[in-house]
Amino acid sequence: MKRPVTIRQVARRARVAPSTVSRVLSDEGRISEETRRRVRRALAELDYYPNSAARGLVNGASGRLGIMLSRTAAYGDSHALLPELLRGIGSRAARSGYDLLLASGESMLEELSSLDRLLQGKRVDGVVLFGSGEDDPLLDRLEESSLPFVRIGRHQFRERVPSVDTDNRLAAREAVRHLAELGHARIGFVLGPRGLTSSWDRLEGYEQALREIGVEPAEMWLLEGDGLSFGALRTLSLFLGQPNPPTALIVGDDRLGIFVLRTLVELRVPVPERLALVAFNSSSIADWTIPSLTSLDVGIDQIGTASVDLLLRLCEGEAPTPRSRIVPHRLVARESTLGVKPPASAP
Amino acid sequence: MKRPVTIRQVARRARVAPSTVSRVLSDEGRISEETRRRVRRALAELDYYPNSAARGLVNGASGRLGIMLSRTAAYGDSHALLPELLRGIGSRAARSGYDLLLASGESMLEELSSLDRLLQGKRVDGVVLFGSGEDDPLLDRLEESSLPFVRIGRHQFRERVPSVDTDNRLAAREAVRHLAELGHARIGFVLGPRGLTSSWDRLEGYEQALREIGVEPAEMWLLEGDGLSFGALRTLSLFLGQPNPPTALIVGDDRLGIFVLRTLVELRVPVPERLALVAFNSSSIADWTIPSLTSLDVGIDQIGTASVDLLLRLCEGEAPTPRSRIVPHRLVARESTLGVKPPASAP
DNA sequence: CTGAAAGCGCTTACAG
DNA sequence: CTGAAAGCGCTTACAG
Repeated sequence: MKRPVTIRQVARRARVAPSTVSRVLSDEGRISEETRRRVRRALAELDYYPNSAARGLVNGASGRLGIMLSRTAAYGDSHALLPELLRGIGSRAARSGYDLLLASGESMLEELSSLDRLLQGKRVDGVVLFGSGEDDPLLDRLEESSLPFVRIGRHQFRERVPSVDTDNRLAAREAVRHLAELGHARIGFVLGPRGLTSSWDRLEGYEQALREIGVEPAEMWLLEGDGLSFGALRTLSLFLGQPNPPTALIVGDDRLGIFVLRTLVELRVPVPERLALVAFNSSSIADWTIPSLTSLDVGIDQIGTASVDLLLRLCEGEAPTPRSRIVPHRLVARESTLGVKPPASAP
Repeated sequence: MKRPVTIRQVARRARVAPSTVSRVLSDEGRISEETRRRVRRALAELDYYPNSAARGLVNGASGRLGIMLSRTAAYGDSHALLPELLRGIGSRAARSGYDLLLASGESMLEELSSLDRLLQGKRVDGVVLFGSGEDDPLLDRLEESSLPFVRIGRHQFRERVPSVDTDNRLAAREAVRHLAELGHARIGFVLGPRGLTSSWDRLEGYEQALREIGVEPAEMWLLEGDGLSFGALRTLSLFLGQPNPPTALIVGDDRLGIFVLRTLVELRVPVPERLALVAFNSSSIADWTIPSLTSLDVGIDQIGTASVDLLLRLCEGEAPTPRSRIVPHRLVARESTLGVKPPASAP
């Protein structure tokens, strides 16, 4: 537990004043080449690292970004997307010299106090909010605070909140187009969690795309994911039992996709032969199901990096226009639409 | 962006010295009830929050814990366990008044520099290491540093590293016992990632338990998860083609379990009728497969909270014995051993 | 019981 | 180009 080296010790060894060391460190102010060299040397020899608290105190900035993980709204796929998101955010933040402070809670109350803590005492310079629902109190709290923040996922009713998102309407249209190319025309839709704007955006894109290929969306083709946990068997068999039933289904997110898949297996409905499936997010789990799920990759790591970029601009007092950012997506075609490849011949 | 309230402003309003405010805050030193009340009032009226940098500077402690996410060793199920782990850690840390700093990287090099950054400049008071392999350089770096740290998962060859883990041997024995109770005697085993001590512990427990029920482990019953990605079909059909093949298989972790399951589906081997399956970790994905996976729940949230507890004791200079902690596990029986329930009658 | 002062490690005008 | 000084917001001996 040796005491860390301070700027004074470096100064003494380099035979200069502490302020000079500081200047060398921040690389500003004129410094003679000779002095600079001496200081650099002392810095290295002593293995100096600046004390972040001291810096923060004088700068008035913490050099930290907060990420608030909302769990109460543990909607949809946020769990599966989290690891990659954190990595994207962390890596970008580090590159800009920022540390990442994590806030979360096991109940809404804990989350709120965790966020409050984050917002007070100069702990962070800005916040990324992930996994929050539309009516999440966390969002209100952030808006009241004076700290800059970015939300992952746009908010239907709060256009002014800076956000980073996929173009979910476009993504849904791509899903429809993919299915249309495979010969499907009667395409159903399962709405994702009602509390997420993305669910509605995807629905909108789906309906629009259907019309674009000359098909009128039918009410009977629409299911609700939120209600599905109970009576899924009944709901789906009614769905498939209607006259001229859909031959394909677009599902709000991967988790829901897996649930639908499970139910179809129980109903002995072959996927994709009788019903093709497209989901959203392409989280790692989409690859693990049987058959694997065709899904729209939202590029969660890019969402992470883009949100840090946006947040840092806000931290610097800029007011970027547009206030929000769109990250490109990509359809990943898998077995739930393409079919299962014949098994490699076993010996 | 209003300036935050400082202790001086509170002092002025309460008509006392800053030091008195500080004493009220920390609740130490004799303070008259009257003064205390006045200060409390001013504190509340001004909505004061202590500046964490200033505190850190004088205390010499940051009030932060670091969590290093090793990804290079993106072994096994660590992804699936991460969200719950973070929540457990975060919640416990918050309760003890600590913030959580996240370090990660997209390559080994980035991870190392991320860790270095964490260890320097008094950023954190201690570190939790998660997801590291046995030969991970991160571990060396942590051992060289003077900061206290705890590793999640014990290390076979470094008994002195404080760690928190499940009793994997015991867990494996429970898996065997579960299968034995269902009538299985010929039980195979798929070794998890070689780079994880847990894999070997589980193997050990498996072999011991087998002997306990009077069955001699056969070499032919043992498979290696690491080599399975290529030629899984061939390997598994050979495995099942041997005379008197196993009727059950214990698999190193959930991810591997899913992979094996997939392969069995392709081979048209019914699970659990012809081959029952038990996996480890009981991450959320174990619930989503078809059939769902019987798995040993390692209680990742408890591992999280226990590691914070242990770490905080280390931070306070204690040398707890034992240096490591064991967290209880629990077998969660699902369809891959119990069989699929007959589908509820559909209308 | 309370206050004035020093100091934590840094940065940044201000002189020179 | 370089140094001495003040100050960021807090805590903690030291007086009284």
